[in-house]
Amino acid sequence: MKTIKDVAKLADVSVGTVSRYLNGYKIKEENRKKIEEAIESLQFTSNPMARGLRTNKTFTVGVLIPRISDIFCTQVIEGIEEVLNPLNYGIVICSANDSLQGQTEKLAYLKNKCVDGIILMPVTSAELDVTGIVDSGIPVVLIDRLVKDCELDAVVCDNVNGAYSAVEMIINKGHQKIGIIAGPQEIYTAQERLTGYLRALEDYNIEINEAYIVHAQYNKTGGIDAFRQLMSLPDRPTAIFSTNYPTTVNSMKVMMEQGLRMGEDISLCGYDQTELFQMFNPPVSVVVQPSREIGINAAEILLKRINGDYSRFPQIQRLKTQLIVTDSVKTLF
Amino acid sequence: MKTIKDVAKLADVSVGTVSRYLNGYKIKEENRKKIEEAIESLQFTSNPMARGLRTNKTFTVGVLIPRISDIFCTQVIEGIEEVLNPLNYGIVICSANDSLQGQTEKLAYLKNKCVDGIILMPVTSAELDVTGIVDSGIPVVLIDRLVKDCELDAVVCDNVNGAYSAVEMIINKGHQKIGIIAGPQEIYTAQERLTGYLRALEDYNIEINEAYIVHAQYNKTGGIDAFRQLMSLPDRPTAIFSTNYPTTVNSMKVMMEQGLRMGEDISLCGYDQTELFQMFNPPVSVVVQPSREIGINAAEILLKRINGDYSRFPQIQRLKTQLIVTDSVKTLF
DNA sequence: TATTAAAATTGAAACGTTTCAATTTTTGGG
DNA sequence: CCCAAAAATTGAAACGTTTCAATTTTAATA
Repeated sequence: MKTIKDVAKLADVSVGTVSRYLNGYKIKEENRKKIEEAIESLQFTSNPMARGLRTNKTFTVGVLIPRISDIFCTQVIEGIEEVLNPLNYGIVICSANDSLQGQTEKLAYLKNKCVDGIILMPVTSAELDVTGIVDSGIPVVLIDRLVKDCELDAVVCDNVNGAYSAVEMIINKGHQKIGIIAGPQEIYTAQERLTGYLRALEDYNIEINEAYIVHAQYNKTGGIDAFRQLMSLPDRPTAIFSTNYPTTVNSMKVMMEQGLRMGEDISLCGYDQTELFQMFNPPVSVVVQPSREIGINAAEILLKRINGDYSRFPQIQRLKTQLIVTDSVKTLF
Repeated sequence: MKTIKDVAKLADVSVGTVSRYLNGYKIKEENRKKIEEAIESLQFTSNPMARGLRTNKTFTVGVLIPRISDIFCTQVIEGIEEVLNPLNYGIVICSANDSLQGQTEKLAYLKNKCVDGIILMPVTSAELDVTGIVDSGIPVVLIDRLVKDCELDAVVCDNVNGAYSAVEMIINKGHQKIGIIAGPQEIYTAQERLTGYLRALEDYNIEINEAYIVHAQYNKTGGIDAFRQLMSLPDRPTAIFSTNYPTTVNSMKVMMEQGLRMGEDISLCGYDQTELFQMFNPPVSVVVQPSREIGINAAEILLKRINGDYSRFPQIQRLKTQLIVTDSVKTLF
């Protein structure tokens, strides 16, 4: 590997000048030319480790998500990439594997790796210790979920109104008995979506039936159990609002197994992942999150912090969701 | 940030000894204790850049895939993570954004970043220049696709037999007129799957009808157009084998639009992504690829190369696919 | 106890940059 | 053409490790 010294020698200038050139400072035209020629002929590329050692910058950001194969997460990552790659930042991906312990470990790992910043989608809203990281000057931006007692920049969706609009739509189609598959109580987005549900019912003067509110793990079995539970109610709901992707998909699975026709025997509105849900017959009504934008905005805030701009801290962005309305929710009049 | 010098001073030994300790060499029990105490009380963690500068190792591998939001890719990444993370390797993700140019750029980027190795899923099988990378000693392992005239370690699926088993199953259910949505001719996996199709027809003495073979881009519009084309044939096929995920999903979309019932009016067998396809009614027959295993095996080979073991180069692994048979392919007797 | 071999430690050089005080070159006004 | 000011360049120190030849300590043997 060629070094800056080789370039300096060949171009007949000092290493300092080469360094100045590389970092975009003004140098004499004549020298610029010589250096560029030397770099070209030596195929020189600067060594990021040596540079990092001096500058304490790795040009790397860590992205820590609950699970890599989650489509929502990868769409967010695409957004992050879109912003960071043109600036030559690398993205180190870490998965917490849906566990708080995993998250803690990976955070420590990223800190030790000297990333310039971290974008974090927390596994739980209940608990997060980033003091060690924040103290050492590494900025952290939260996505999708806020965490209790944690003052950090964040980009989340307006889950309350996302859920509200879905439930409102269901009500407007004539439903009164609306079940909700709500997520775990310690997850921020789940809380918000439940709030939206409750608020909509309240605004439309529909009495709240506790039996229609089922808390489920945001995963496969959670969805299956919750849907079954709602279906086995003596006075069962006519419509169900399922508040994330796995619970929605698995509700449909049960629906199919029980021979229930979506939009006929039972109405369903889901969350996330529009493209896929539109393949079904009828397509599934869903609340769509702007996942890519979340990534873009988070990356932009992070960059700002990395560059030392701590204005308006903590900056919390709430992005609007979009509602896709289909015949999966039956019109009752 | 504390350095090895601080530790040395506090533990009253030399920096060399601390370094030896950190790298797992034997040191006197007494010193070990003092060093461990010092590290603990100073909260010392070693600086990866300084280390990297000396050792020329970043403990980072690059993963370059066509597109991040592709589920197949992310499952592969999960496998890679499973192997690499326990060894403290970081994973830098790059997306080629489905373009050869993007791939070339990202390869250069990864080389410049001094990654210890690269796992690459090529965007095309036609062309790949990694000489610069290989020459500089960075091992590269290909996944999913081989590239013409490219001697590299690789982990791929046995696409020929994967496709063969699917077509064989379709034949065994009594179909004779079997269409295939084949991928672009320059993609390795597409070629192989077409080979499997042809071989199965041959083995069962079914004449090959060129009109039943449609080459399509492996994306949304490709799938839509191809399916339409097959459906508009005067003597249209009774079953269609769609050879990747997007073409399968979009064939279903057209099917739905045209009011065709899968497994009744037209039979379909797809590729990839079982979980989702099992949600439909009927579930979709598919060839399933062991995506996670691909990642695991690729990471293991890469590690071997990183550690200087170049035995059995180039090592090409072919993993077996699995066939899921459902009523989406009608039994004709 | 003396001697030697083996084991452990030491301290400085090296890795390839950036940075900065000191120096040289260039520029422009008189 | 000279001089001062401005601009550009220089060269060495510093970043925090690893590595290795030289040295010291320990263990083993007679």
